[in-house]
Amino acid sequence: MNRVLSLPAEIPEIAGETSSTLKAFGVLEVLVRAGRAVTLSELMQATDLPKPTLHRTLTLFEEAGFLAREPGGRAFIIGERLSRFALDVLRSDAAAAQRRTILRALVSEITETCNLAVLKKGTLVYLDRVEAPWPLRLHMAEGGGGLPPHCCASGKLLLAHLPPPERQGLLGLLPLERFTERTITDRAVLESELDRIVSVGYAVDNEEYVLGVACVAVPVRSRDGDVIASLAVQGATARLPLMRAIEFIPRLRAAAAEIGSTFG
Amino acid sequence: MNRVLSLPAEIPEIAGETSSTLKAFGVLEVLVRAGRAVTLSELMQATDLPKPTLHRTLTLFEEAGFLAREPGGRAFIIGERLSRFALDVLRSDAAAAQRRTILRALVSEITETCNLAVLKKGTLVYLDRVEAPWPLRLHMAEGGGGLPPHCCASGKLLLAHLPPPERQGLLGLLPLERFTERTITDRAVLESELDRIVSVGYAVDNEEYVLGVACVAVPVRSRDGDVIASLAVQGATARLPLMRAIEFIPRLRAAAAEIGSTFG
DNA sequence: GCCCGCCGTTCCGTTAAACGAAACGCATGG
DNA sequence: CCATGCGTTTCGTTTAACGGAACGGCGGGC
Repeated sequence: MNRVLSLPAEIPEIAGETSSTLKAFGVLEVLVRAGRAVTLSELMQATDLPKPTLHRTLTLFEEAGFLAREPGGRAFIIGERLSRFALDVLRSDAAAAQRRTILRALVSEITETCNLAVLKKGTLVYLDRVEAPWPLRLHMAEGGGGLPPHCCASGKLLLAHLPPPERQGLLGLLPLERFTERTITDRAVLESELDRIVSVGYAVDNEEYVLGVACVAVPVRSRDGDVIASLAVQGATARLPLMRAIEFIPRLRAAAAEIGSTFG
Repeated sequence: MNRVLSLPAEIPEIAGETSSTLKAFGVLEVLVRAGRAVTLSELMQATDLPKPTLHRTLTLFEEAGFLAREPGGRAFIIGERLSRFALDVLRSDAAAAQRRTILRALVSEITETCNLAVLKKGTLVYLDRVEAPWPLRLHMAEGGGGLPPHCCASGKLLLAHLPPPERQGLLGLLPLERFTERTITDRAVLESELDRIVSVGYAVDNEEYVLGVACVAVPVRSRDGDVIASLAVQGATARLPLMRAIEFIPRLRAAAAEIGSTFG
């Protein structure tokens, strides 16, 4: 009974977390992913948390009904309350489900990877992303931070549609780091590019972030017409030269309109 | 926009809780049960927690990926990480042991493969599955993604019992990909099929996904009558022609009732 | 335009909860 | 009988959570 519990890589370093709440949540994630009753010492190995801390956390959850003890044992299992909580979470996912479905339909039609992104704290983050069934995939560094907005189609699109004051503010602060020889690193050039984007209604990234990768992005608008997100198609230029990507724009716009209607 | 958020009675007095972690969980429970984007001030009413405490808690969860902001707004919605967590919980639940026992009993009685499934993000995913001891087994692509809901009995059953707005939303968006000559690919046909499913109380899949495989699914209901999952029997038509599968419905219903009572 | 009120956000001095090394209890088994 | 491994409890220290108060931005009313 000396089984080792592996800590999935996606769960970020629990012991390094300062907040007791997030630590506790991390413990639950590990426990839940084990798929079986888990003992305190197994969790010690998996989380690197000190024994008393774990014990306190676990018994707290036990008393609150989120966890329970394995009948006849000391190991912890999922409690009634956590089970119900999880069900409620999945139930209220409905809106996200709709969006994902729209994305999937779009991807299966044009067979290229598409994503839905928003600007968060000055960087671009994905809300959702559906990969096309091609072997050559690129993995944008997701996870914690986002992508620099000045060199991808979605980022430029969202920058372009910011209210003028924020747009100016961000423009003055963005590092405009260079990634390829096509990356726009000049503030004035970027600004006129943004103006152009607003007038034509879409944005392109012609290998400005990664060589050999092109993107086209169109705005997703809320019911009252505000641009709230960006819908983009991306692909290797070998398969998806920019000209071909641009032909997808009408289809992208249709999907963007559908997605827009799922918000608010 | 002066909606009031009701605090379900089962969530015990969040403000009186001493542990910050349990307070945080209580907030999540309220948020998740609202079933829509929720603002800070709504949560203030519902939880009686002071504004800064709530703000701290919510932004903490946001930074950790458990929550996200409604695009274009300030309200909070369920984040990617929480969604995944919920799925993991339901997969390895304590009551899961109980459910698995019920499933096993069912399978050993009718000697055909049975499964328990829910709808997540517009696709069908298995909570549990017990194989019958026959050599001819089919392995549905488990793992990451799920099954298309329009062509399997469980999927159609769960679609049929969605609240009308979500049902319409999904129906309009599902690709309705064809897998066999019996797959329903026409929206109107599918819709009337769903209506029929609601009225007769079960769904069938007559080789609509895989040739030679038939399924029958019945709803699993929570204590208050909501359809929360689907219990289905599946098998090769050589052994399990649809007519025989339909004869199992009373037995399936009995098991579904037992399983339903293991949820909250 | 101007003010007012609402809401989200930030500040900061206070307080109490979280922390974890160490010790304890209690099995098991060598 | 002691050695070992695990769960549990203790307690002095530390640090994160707390929340009243003030701030700032937005929108509605006048």
